[in-house]
Amino acid sequence: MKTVSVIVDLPTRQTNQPFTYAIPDDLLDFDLLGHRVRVPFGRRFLMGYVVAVDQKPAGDFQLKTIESIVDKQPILNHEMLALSDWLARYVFSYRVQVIQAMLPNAFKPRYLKGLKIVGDVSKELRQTIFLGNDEIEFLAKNYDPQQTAMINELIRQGKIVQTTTIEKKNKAKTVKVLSAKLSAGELSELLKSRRRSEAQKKLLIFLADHENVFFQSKELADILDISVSTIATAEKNNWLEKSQMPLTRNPVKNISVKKTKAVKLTADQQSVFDQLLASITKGENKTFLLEGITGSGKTEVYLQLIEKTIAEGKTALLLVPEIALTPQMIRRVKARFLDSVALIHSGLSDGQRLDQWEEIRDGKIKIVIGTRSAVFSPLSNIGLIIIDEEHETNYKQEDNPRYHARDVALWRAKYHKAVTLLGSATPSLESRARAQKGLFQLLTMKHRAVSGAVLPKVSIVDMREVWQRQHADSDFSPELLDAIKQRQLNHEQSILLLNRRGFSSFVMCRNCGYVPHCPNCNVSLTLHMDSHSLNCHYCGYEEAIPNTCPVCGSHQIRYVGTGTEKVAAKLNSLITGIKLVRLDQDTTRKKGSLEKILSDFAARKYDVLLGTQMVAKGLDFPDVTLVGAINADVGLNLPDYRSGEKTFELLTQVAGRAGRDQKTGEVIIQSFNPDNYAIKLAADQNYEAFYKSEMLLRHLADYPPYFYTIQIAVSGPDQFLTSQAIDQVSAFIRPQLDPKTIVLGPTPKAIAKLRNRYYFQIILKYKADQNLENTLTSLQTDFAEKLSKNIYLSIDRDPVSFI
DNA sequence: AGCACGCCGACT
DNA sequence: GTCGGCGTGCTC
Repeated sequence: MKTVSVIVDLPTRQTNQPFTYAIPDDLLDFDLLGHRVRVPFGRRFLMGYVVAVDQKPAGDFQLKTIESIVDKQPILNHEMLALSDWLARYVFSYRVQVIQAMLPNAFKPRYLKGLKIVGDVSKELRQTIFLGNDEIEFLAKNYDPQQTAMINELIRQGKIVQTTTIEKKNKAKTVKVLSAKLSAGELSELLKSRRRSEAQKKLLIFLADHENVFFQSKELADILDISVSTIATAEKNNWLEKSQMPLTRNPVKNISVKKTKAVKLTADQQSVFDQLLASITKGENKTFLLEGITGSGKTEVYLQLIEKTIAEGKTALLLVPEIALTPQMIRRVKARFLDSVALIHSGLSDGQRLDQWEEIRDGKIKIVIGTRSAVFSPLSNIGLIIIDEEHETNYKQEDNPRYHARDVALWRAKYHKAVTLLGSATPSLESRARAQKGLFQLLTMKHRAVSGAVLPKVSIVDMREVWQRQHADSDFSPELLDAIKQRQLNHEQSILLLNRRGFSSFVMCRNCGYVPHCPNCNVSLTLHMDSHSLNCHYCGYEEAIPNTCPVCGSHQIRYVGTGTEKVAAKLNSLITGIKLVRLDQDTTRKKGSLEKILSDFAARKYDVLLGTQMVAKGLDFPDVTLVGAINADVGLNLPDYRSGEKTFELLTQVAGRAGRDQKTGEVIIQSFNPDNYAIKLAADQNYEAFYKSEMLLRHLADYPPYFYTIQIAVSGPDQFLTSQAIDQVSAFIRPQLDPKTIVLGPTPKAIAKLRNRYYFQIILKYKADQNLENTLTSLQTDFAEKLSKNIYLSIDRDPVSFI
């Protein structure tokens, strides 16, 4: 007997397995694999995904039958089914969660509860509860207890029933279109009438020339320069036929660009390009790591490779860390490939995303550019996957399913026998080490692409000295200040980086040292000058700024730390007439404001662009000749083994913004740790030397890439019970794991309390542990089953940070 | 997630 | 004696 395995839309531990269903007679000859189906589950109906069609008989339970199929086409193909199966196990996530992460949001069903009259009910009830209808949507909270009791009684009597509807959101958007309804002969007949207005004549002549062409009325009115009411009249007169046409919502269509062509590559670029192209042409499944200094022209190599991949009849996927940080990249891709490229990112509306997804699936679009989730684009016959700025931690999803886009990309490349290209000026240590071992092929570009452009001169200013000299906690050294003034005089531009990682502004009592903390999350509250309040970064808790210290009563309560606002004000007071613009979360919150700031800066309306991490990445302005890192090293002291790598990356990237054209750039790094290896090597722009030093440290401390890491976290509302649970986790896994696997903890997490829940963690470090997967899978199933209800367990493979 | 089953406290 | 509180377990 033919049956199907269905994953139901219920992300829980107990339902994370396929359920077997019988196939209704009318679907016996239909290939159900990959379809969404509506299935009876318990005493209700759920959406499910058919993940297998099998011939094997069911176990010792009564089979239920699929109720109906949801879409005309399957939404998961063979690749996606296999990928979701592997990925769910790899990242210790539920299969449905992975499936939902792979699909556009619009496919996520909504369940609507309703009430329906099936027996005799009073007229009064029909009016009050059912508002004159036979069926209504039912939300329990909208009814008072009396009404609820009455409804329950009627359900018991069988006079009304509860219903559930699974709402499909993936409706194609349609527009009303018009086309000529009359034959050429009829049209010319109408034209002869003397009573025709000029507008009508225009319309009729146009229609005569455009048979079987569909127009929206607004569009048609614009073309002919007539009023829409003329068209409405024509419609009424039956000259025009109206119909509905599916509308494709395309977010890239609105980016207007001039088409560009491939430019001549430099020797560096050409050699890299040739090797990659040979591999693509041969259809090899190979991974390359492209280590190219800032400004070496990686993007042009990407574009030309994509072009060749398409010419080979294959498709290409380009991943970028964050759309907001890569507007210039998007424009360049769009300018080269125009409408044949799809843009996928989280800022799209559900409808836009769905439309793009369908166009990609249907093979209408062969190039996809997008952020992390775009790695699941339903492209077939992939020839090339590029991950730009591959070291960026944005590629790792921080909540379930906790996947890394790089892992998914490598899996897909293997499936399609495709080439993967990881590009960066500062590769992640993991990738660089794999290249060392020969798992990836290392390619390098050591020169800037613009002829005559060279890497900027970098100097480090020792801020300890500056503070001693000035007896003040100044944000600006005289060196940096002079350099900015110089640029202002020369009509050149500057970019200033204010590192805010782990360094928010907070309030402190200068008398007793008291710092206001969030009552829910145990972290210091961040000062917001615009709203004159203290806010918790994690849970959103807000309180007023105190005038006096609640502990000692002193009036000496002041803010410490540095925000872009404060630095901007300072700079304005230090340099008269300086035109400065801020780029941070506050100033870019409004849609389109980022683009506005960047285009204004490009148009030379400002001398200085001052911002957070945002200014460090991807920006390319030819007139920027100075980059200043105001507080280069605040990130160095974070309790994170990657802090050196993060600092090096940030400084190298921001330094790369200077002198990208003919004019030589200068970089000034202000630091309290001028002898730190990460600062010094960033100043030298020497990635390879940094790689060697950092690898040594990682080796000494058994960190990645020498070891893989896994974070197991347990959280709960009761501190004692939660700490007990993490101890049980430890006792459960230790005896099962390989003796060479290192188990750290249990410890409270760095943020031990968040939203009134307590967090504890265990870190695993391992090289090759045969028992790891099985142990953690049984931890997640058998062990987690015994945990009390409000204690949650999460497993994060290769976490981005342990905080 | 729902929904039923089932075992203990406050009532007509 | 019963109604209903929500802990526990199951859903092909």
